Amino acid sequence: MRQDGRLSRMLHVLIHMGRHEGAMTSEVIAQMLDANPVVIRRTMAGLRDEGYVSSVKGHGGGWTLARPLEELTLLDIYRAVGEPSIFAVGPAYDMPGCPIEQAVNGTLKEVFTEAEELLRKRFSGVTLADVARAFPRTGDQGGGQRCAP
Amino acid sequence: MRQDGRLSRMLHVLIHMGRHEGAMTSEVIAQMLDANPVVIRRTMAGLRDEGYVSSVKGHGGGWTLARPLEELTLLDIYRAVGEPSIFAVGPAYDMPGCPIEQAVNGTLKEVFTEAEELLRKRFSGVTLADVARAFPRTGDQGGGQRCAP
DNA sequence: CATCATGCTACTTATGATGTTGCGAAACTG
DNA sequence: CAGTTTCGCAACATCATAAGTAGCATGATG
Repeated sequence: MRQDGRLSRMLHVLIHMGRHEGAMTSEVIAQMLDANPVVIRRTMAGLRDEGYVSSVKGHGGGWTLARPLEELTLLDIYRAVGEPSIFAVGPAYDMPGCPIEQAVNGTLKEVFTEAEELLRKRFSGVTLADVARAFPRTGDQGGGQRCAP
Repeated sequence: MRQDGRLSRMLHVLIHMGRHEGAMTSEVIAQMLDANPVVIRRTMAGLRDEGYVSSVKGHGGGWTLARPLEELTLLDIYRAVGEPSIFAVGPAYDMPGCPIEQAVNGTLKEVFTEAEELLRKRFSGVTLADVARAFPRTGDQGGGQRCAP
């Protein structure tokens, strides 16, 4: 199944913003992610609604962090990008009548709920500043194809 | 994001087969699940390849369990239906060059790996017989819309 | 041989993330 | 004020995948 890349993208962007003076335009961000400016705006809109970033129109405008990376957790961002269902497998429909199906879905739900709670706990314990510190120790300043910090 | 219902469906079917005398045809199974016979065959083929069920062509043929429910775990079935990626979120692409992206993906991967290990452990500890015993205590024999056991 | 059922291939449909285009609104520049 | 920049938004197009559909071949039963 195809995966939702919005969480990963937004984390990436936000950390770049944390090390960036001034606003970043959707255009610049899109080039960094090899993505589309409109898609960036679309996703960033969710973060703005939650108060994590702010946007400014017009010349010199763009996106800026509304709070430091230390005060943003993975859980915050996960929720802001729409809190997509974490799991790619699950019941196809919701418990019509068959008791066997109810038992199956109940069992699956138990297991997935436990895993989701674990994920949320981990997500809530990691700030973007933590991630930013977790750089691989390659020494270089990020001279990759794109994305020069 | 749309979820993969194959695991849930197959668990449902297998437990029915465990309480059923003789073979079940794809047609009957499809009616039970309100699904399509061809889709059933498609998914059951994976289970057959793993030796969990067997199929017989022709008159009186159909699908039968190749081993008792006690010897089938959720993990077995999960793998047999193609072992789809459990998670609906994840990195959209694989670590091109930017160290920040690598840090993000590395962190996410850690968390997801831990959750996946938990899921696999739980899956491996539950047999289909366990699920079959977990019937809701409604007392009725399953007189739902479809799926009379 | 007729019927039933799986096996398989190719095609269509449905859904959701993503990409694209166009136009409007706001803010800065000269 | 005119022009440029940049977000905001809506209406599409694209793409991948699960699911549905149709047709024909194969094998088993009677």
